Amino acid sequence: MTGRSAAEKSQAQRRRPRGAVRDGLVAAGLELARAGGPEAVVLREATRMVGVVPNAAYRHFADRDELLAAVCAAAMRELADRMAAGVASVPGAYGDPGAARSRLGEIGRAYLNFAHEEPGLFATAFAVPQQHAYDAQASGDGPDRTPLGQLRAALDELVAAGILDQRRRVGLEYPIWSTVHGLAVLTGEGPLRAVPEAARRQLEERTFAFISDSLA
Amino acid sequence: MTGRSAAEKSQAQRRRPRGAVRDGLVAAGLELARAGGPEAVVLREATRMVGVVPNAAYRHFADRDELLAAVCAAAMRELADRMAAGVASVPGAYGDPGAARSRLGEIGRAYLNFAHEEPGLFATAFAVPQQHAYDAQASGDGPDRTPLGQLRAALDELVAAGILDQRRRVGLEYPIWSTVHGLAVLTGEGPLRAVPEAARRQLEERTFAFISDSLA
DNA sequence: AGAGACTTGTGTACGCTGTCCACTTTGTTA
DNA sequence: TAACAAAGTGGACAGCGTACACAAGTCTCT
Repeated sequence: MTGRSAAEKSQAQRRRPRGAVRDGLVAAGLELARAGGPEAVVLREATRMVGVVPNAAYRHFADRDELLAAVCAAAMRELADRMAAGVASVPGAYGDPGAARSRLGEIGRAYLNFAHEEPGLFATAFAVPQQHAYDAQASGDGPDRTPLGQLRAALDELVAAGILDQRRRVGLEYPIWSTVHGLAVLTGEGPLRAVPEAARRQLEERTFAFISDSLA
Repeated sequence: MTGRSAAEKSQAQRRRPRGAVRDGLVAAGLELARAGGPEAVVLREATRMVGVVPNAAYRHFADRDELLAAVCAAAMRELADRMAAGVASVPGAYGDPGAARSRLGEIGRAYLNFAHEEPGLFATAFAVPQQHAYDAQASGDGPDRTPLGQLRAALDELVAAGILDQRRRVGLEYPIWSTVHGLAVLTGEGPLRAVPEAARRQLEERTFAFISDSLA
């Protein structure tokens, strides 16, 4: 009986569409990362979720680290999407001082909220393995949607709004990114992870005030 | 031959002094962490270095995470020692404005130098597993030698020196810690890990300037 | 001094992981 | 239609954390 019935084929044995296994592995890895951070994205478990044998993964990724790198990129994209949504939620024309301030604030808030609401994904987004380094995905066309690119745009708007002096602008994205990222890490998996919700909120407010003080 | 000769006893089979195995495991774990970060502190390898069988570790630690927690504490202590050494290297009486500024700077520099020179230990110091949380080791007697405690002392001195207004002092340690820690993480294992040495130095200087701007 | 209890290290074993190799199936293309 | 590359399968191996049973040394109490 070499021939299979159509029903048999379509049930379980049928060929999946092009790239479906790869995408499924990344999606499965993303779920694992959401629940348990980068350490939890385990190759065999991902293949189990997709419904293939462990070795099938090696047709799409050189090794576990390459799968992890893809999951990291997806997590980073989710962070970028959240930041973009936060910025887009602020009304007001480009260059309006109040709107510009709000947009910068939304960027920071989206960052910290993501770190708190999705600690596993946040940790994973920054856990890119040594090899398979960042592609930086700045494809050149269109605005830069990466977290850093969005922060730069917000700071540029602060300059356009007359809030931030041009001389202070140069390189300012890095200290600000550092401040917000550091707070996210320290209060997330770090030594400040145990501080209660209310105190954490206050820490965030004080940190935003700290950044504002450096702008003026 | 039930009795052993003295030579036989002293050679390899002899009982190790009280706590030697435990200390050896932590020391071995510290070396592993130095070379490869928290993931590299592997229980079986540590026992191999000490010269005991894997299960011997379970007489001293409940599981691998408890060993890792001990290694993390040791790494954190090394960071604290470096910071203390940096502060102690600055001459000048307590409350002298220039000295106070320098001491704060040394704290930040020691932090960033440690992160750069010992990336494995730095990552490990902040990779305390979920269980076995921080004891915070602030034993009450004597000055607080923890990184946070030393930062607090430096900020208090800035107030005493008249550089920092008392009203701005409250809670200021957290944004500053966040800024320095964030830079260390981003330029260490993070997305900015590839920036060349010179650019990284510049980033550090700009970050210190950013912090100074917030003080005044 | 001797008996029991406690401590500490050993040996064996299990399941899980990442990964290598050889094999089969399938869709495409010359 | 025959050859080929891509994709999934099956089996195997070493390394890991860890559980259980056992042995040898050490301490304590009568």
